[in-house]
Amino acid sequence: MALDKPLDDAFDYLWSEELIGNPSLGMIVEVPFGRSRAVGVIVEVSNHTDIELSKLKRVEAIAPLPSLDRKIFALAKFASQYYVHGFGETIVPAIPKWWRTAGHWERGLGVSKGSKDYTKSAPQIQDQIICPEQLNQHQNEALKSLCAHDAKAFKTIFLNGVTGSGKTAVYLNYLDHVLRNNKDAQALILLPEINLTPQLERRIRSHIPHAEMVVLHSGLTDKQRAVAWHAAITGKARIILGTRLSILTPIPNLAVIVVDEEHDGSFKQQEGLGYSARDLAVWRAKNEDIPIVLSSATPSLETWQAVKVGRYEEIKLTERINHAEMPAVELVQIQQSDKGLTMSPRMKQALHDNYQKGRQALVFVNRRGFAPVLACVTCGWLSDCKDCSGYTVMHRRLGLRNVPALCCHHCGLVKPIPRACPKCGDSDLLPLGRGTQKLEEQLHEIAPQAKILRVDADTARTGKQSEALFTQIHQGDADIIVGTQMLSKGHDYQNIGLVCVLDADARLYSNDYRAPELLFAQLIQVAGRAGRSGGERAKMLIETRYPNDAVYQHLMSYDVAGFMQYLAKERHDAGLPPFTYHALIHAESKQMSSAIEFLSSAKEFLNKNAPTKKEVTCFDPVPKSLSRVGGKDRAQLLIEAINRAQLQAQLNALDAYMRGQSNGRVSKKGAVRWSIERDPLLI
DNA sequence: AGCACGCCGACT
DNA sequence: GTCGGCGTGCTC
Repeated sequence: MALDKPLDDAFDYLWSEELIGNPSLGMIVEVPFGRSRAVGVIVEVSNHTDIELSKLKRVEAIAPLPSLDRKIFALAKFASQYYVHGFGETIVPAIPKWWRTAGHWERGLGVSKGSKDYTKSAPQIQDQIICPEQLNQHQNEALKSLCAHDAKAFKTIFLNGVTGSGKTAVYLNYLDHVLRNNKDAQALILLPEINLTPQLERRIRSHIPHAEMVVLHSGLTDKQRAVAWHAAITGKARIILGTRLSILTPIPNLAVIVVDEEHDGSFKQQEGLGYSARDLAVWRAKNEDIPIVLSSATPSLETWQAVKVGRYEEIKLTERINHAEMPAVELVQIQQSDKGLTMSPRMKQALHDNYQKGRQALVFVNRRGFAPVLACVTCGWLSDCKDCSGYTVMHRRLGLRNVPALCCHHCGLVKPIPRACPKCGDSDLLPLGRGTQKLEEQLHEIAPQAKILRVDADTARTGKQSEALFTQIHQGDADIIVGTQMLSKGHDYQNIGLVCVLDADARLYSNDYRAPELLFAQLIQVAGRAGRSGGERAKMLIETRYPNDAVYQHLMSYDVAGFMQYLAKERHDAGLPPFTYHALIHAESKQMSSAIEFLSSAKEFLNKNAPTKKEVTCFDPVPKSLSRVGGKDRAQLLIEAINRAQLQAQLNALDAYMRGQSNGRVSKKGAVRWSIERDPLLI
């Protein structure tokens, strides 16, 4: 029996004669566990056990659900091995919490009794006026190439389309084609973010009205998720539209997978089973022998490389719909010493001109809140967080009461703004740097008549709020829209004449070796928001200290291929992924010394375990760059390998060793919480 | 990971 | 006097 426990991969139970039927692989059942109960999945039926018979308990109930099939078993098995996570902890959470809660099985979902049917496929009234989208010639060619493949064989296709070229319409037509040809076929569409789903959801419902669709993401209630998941596992839902968490959904007749914006970092799960939904999707497609489409305008280097060596096939869309031009990029040099306190005169001028022309402007800044930090002019004190090694961000209006406050973006701690410096008592405190709130104020000064709208994690906290904001924007009820990267994803704008990116290179020279790749993708994404319709060619202004950096130079000419080639060479020469493979051991404890000590013993184990293996390199344990979060000290150990199989073997051995030293995932000595992360984004 | 038992500080 | 903090021990 697989259970969601970090203790063991499987637990033994006796079958109870009172239960109707026989135990079988994949059956979902309820068992007593310790002093409580748990829901588990049968992974083996046997007459033998190594456990003392008196200790064995009996299975208590069978779930009113289909059994998990071999295909989902194989996927969970692979994920648990690759990401070095317990099998039970991988497969059991793939069942929604609601279905794992005692008492829900008897009553069932109860959707038949007049309650809302979440799986409705009937198009809504306003949707009916939208017909299946007309494709242009280029889109039609791409669609033809897609349909030319054997729909019943594994193939990874990279749909490479410039922003605004209509990739979505192409893959929706393809899905429509697949679903019409096989009345049982099911399709899985993976999307990066929840706030993208309402738009695409409506679009699919009107585009493919004959196919029942469900959505799956973390914003749903437990019950909604249970309903959607049930529709997927029973084969009732033909389209499953979801975020990364839906990759482990059992879909018996899965016929095709689409990963939209495949380069997006949010496909990577950060906590627990640290999987990449995109990578698992490709594995799943291969295992089930079905096609998978990865779609992006700015692919991850991994995907680009796979195309280059011929593992993935590429289908290109090079023309934007209606030949809308991408904005003309202009780099605005700012000084090395510039702390980003004011906007460059060039940008002010451009904003002013654009407003006079009656067009909308988008202004991006990479931090929400008012100012990144509050500083004491006299003694240099900076507003820190008592539980983290980062700084608290100053907000002008925060939370339910909309009052000024300092907020830690790492642990969520909120505290009032001190009237005087806590260190020297001086009352002269100054906000340093610039966030969305401060920028909003500055823009009010620059353009007092303009209607300014702010879109960030604070103003668009819920789906409703964000929908309301975007409705306002589309109705032309905003002249300048200020926000974080949130603005750049999945929304179409009609009247944008100017895009401003402030202090673009803030994260360019950080410890994140992927920073150039991310920045480039974001800037292309952002640029694509402008000039979708006709009119005068839009402008994009970028503030940078390093205008000669390859990111900006390739962006000027929208040379994605050239930039990818440059990146590949740089990564190759530096010995970084995708040319090497990484794993991180994370450790956190009240004491940094315990965390480091724990990791040192891990390193020692690895060196002893395989002292001659040159293919796997273990670095020294180091404190993380943000070393303290939520009152816990954090450290990490980097393992780099040129051989994947050997890295896997080492990680499995290390995992077994560390489990031996621990209760669950906390070490017996020094109370160090540890985890293994495969293919980390940050090293 | 949960969950319970068990032993020490500030509250009605 | 008790409510509740989190250390420690167990789970087939």
